[in-house]
Amino acid sequence: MAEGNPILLDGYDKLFENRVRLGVMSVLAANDSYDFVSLRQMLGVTDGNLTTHLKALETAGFISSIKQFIGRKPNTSYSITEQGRSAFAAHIGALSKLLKV
Amino acid sequence: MAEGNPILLDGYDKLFENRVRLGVMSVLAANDSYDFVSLRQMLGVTDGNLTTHLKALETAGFISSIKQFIGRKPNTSYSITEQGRSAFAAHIGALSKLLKV
DNA sequence: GCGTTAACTTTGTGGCGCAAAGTACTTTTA
DNA sequence: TAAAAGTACTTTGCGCCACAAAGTTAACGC
Repeated sequence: MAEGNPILLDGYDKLFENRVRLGVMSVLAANDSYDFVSLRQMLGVTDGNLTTHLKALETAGFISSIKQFIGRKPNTSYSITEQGRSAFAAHIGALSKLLKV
Repeated sequence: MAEGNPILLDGYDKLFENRVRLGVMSVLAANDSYDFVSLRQMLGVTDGNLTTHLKALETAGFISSIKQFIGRKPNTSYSITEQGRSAFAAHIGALSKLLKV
């Protein structure tokens, strides 16, 4: 019932407000690169869903992609950018602050 | 690039995938009860937005509300339910697991 | 009594998450 | 060697939902 001050969430980014995006960022923060198929199986999502989220993260400048062929197969691999790394860290910071209120 | 096993997120609940709802649950987990106006100022959201999220959480059985008058003013106060407490704890568990991959 | 503030709730809409369908290519099968 | 099936994605369409503007009810100021 007591009144409290507004919770300020400086680094919180709505773009990360999703299980798939959190998973992608988490995986890419811990690995130099990760490809589409591995991400898909890691996160247990459909192709279309994953593409959409990857595109959103890439458009925001948080990840980058490289398309190439491995043998005869197309292969797209993703990496976190510096901007992505710091934005994600800030988001997690804001999150844990929020959850500790 | 290495393949990994699917991340299983047992307690993850999409209902909590939102800053306002996380904030509400966090505040209610730490306080016996909290009223509408205090929540609104704590979270810095509009009335309509807060109402919608509170209703969603209440419909799910995660929080409960009591409407009364304090003096001449209406006052709605919210509390976390047992179900809400354990669901929220499970969600946070899944979250931190996801972020630690 | 009349506007203003307070405490909510209802309503309308834009945006977005999702999977089904589509594309382009390769591999298998018969 | 043609067709069928698989692989690696992308595009599309739809249904839901977060959001704030507007609405409601009642008290308070003047």
